[in-house]
Amino acid sequence: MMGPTRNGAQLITNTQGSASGPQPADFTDVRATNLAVVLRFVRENAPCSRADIAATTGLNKATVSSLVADLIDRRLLRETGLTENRVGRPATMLVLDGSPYAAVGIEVNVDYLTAVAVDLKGEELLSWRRSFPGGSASPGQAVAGIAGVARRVVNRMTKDARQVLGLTVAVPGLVDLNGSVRVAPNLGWRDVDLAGDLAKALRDPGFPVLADNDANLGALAELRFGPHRGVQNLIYLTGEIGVGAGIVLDGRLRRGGAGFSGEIGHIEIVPGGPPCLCGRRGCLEVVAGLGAILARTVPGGVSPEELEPEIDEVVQRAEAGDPTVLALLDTLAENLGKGVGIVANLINPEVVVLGGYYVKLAPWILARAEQEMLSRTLAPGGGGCRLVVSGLGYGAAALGAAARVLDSVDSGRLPAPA
Amino acid sequence: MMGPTRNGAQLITNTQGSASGPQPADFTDVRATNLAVVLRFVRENAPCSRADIAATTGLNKATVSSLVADLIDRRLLRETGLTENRVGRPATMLVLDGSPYAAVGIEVNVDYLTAVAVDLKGEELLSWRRSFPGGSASPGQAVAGIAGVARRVVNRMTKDARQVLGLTVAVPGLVDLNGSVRVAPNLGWRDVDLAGDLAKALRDPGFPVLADNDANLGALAELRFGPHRGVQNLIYLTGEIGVGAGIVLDGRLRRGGAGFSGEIGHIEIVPGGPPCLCGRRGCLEVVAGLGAILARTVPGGVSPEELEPEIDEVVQRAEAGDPTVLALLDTLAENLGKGVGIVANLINPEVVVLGGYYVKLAPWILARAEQEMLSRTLAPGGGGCRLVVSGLGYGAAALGAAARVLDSVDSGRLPAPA
DNA sequence: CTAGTTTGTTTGGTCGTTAGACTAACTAAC
DNA sequence: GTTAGTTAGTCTAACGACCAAACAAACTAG
Repeated sequence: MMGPTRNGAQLITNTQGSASGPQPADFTDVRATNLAVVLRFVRENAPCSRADIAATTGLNKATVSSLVADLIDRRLLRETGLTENRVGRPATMLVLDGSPYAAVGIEVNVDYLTAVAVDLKGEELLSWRRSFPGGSASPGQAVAGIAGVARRVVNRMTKDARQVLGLTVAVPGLVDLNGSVRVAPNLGWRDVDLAGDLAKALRDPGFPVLADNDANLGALAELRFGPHRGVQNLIYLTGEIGVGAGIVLDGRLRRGGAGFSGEIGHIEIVPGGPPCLCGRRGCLEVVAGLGAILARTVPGGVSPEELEPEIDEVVQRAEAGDPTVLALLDTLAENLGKGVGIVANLINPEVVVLGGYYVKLAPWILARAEQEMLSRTLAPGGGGCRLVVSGLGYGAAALGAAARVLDSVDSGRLPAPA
Repeated sequence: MMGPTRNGAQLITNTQGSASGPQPADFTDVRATNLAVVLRFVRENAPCSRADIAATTGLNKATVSSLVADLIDRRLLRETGLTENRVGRPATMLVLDGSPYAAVGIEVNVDYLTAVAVDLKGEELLSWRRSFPGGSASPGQAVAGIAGVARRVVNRMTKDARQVLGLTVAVPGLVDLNGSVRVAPNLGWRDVDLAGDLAKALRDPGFPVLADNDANLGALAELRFGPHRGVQNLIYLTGEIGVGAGIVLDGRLRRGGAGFSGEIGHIEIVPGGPPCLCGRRGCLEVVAGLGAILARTVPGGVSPEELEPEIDEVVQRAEAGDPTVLALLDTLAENLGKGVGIVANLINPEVVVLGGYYVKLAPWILARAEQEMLSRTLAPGGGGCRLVVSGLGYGAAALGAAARVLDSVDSGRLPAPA
């Protein structure tokens, strides 16, 4: 009695934010959806044959042939002469064509920029780290500096005969849905239209330029490159002086009404605890951010520029069994677990990924934090929520920024055929 | 250089939860999407003409005619002979056809059931409240009781020549994505396959039977019937002895990995605070749930069965200016504000709606809670998040359960033509 | 060398959308 | 009252994308 029995799919295109009213669909949408379906299938099952695709997706063999031809025209797929060795006609296998395109991500930090370029497969083509006076320069100078790096990356890609599909910039701060940075305390920015200014500075670059929060992009990186790829609901926590969360629900980044979701750092964890820069006390950031240990282990306070060596010192002392450090780490883990518990209760993700410097500290904090989280969730077993450590290293946000570009390709924004 | 410029729409069908792999699209999806587009357009702009629909949605006039004919066949739309009075040929206006269908929602509570039926427009056809030994009966008896009410509602609808499009049941507890109740402390339930058992008890009812958490459905009710209809991101908080959250992001309910999102009630708000039934201390539920006031204003403790008169007593004493009650309400508001602040920071919704008995207490708690929330959000002005009170009254979850049925119609699950 | 199997293309058909011509039904103005 | 102008909705032809089934191609097995 109900309509069609077939479970219709979502036409996956870029309905990013922006209260898009009733959007009708037509054939081009169907085509775009199915192209994306095939592309993603090959990404996850390469090498595979047209017959495999048809069998698994349910698309007709003829349709698959047509879609694959289109994707080959667009240089997104490639036939590998390789065939299998079993009964029946051998199959011509398909793989992603890594060579003609690049997705670029840049991560802005207080004292350095990280630039990453990946090919369609997500394989790293380039990974630069440049010092950068983010904390001291004016926003205008900073944009110019970022644009400079972007230009050099693009030139390099062009020299390698790759077309850049897009550029995304990760910023530690509040970024609205238009890619405008509203507040970035560590950089001292306020209302900087980063995406717009950067596009201007690059003079009609021919590819989309976007900006987003570093935690959001970290989440995207985990979603695409992490070990939990298939997961539909995932939270990523940045582990720096500040703590931010990137929230993926039902397979997509959720940015909230104004794009300001994920501000977990200033949730009160320890009432009356140590003061925070935001003017309140006991924020997650002060009791589970890196400052919580560094302030008490490193004489003379914390400077963002010296973060890495200072963390290394903490790690050394922990390895040596320094009881002060171990106690501090235990408290940090407990507080972090409280924060993760809040997220697990409220959002019930399959996995919470700890990023940034939490990775280095994992041996001393992970178990404790997970225990704390589990003891605080109402749903049995934490509602199936696991707490894990990122394996992506420091450039996670830059990698996520590049992933953001790949996502838009996977969602149907394909480059035109030659 | 990028592909098609037209912003493709999401084919809106039921990809509810369930890690749906790559779902290809075909014509039926396009048709379903466009039928839904027209249906929703008429819902929001009735009465309107075919020409209006074509002009606003961008669909071709011929297509709109075909879609409208289809919807009229399915008795979802109706022509009102009414025409306008301006230059040119007069238009035949279209409205939703309220008469042939009904969507049914039932809310299970500790001591009563609420049943609601609405027509396609969302207009209430029926609203029953029956006492119900939810707290004391066995799950089997309870299911039988719910089935009994459901049968009577369906009979009534059938007598009125209405076809029931679906039944959804709201339960205060953890409901997984299959409509199975995992834990419902107040009802004493554990692992009850409510949706399945109910469908069985109704013997192949010919319409889908679903179950969901009451907070989730409250959120849906607000989304459809509340004053913030257009909003894409909304949180609904139930105000009972327990406190639960329903989370709508990007226009859809987000249930989390296992369907257990929204368990805000057991987030620690006051460390070392009063003990909670869950075994911990200072949970939102004990410091901002109704128990927080009732335990100290009503002698002899709180019984769920007597909730309403007891709350009324609190309201009376607050109106009379009783300083004890006012102080308790102020503390409750402060704690509630802390909880809302967490949500606002983490999720950044446009609006947080307080439901249940919070509505009656609003005059004494709303301002204080909002102030507390605003003081705790990092984004300026709470990231644009407003705190408001529900206007839907007690049956909100039941209404939301019915809305759940209408949603599935709006998403393309249309009844077959006659 | 034949039978069997599997791949991928070709052919014909269907469905739903589109553009544009066309009819219908009205207002306004002479 | 006629004519011009305007808007609504239908009709026709064409197109684009998918599907089913037949078919050709290329292999293994015996």
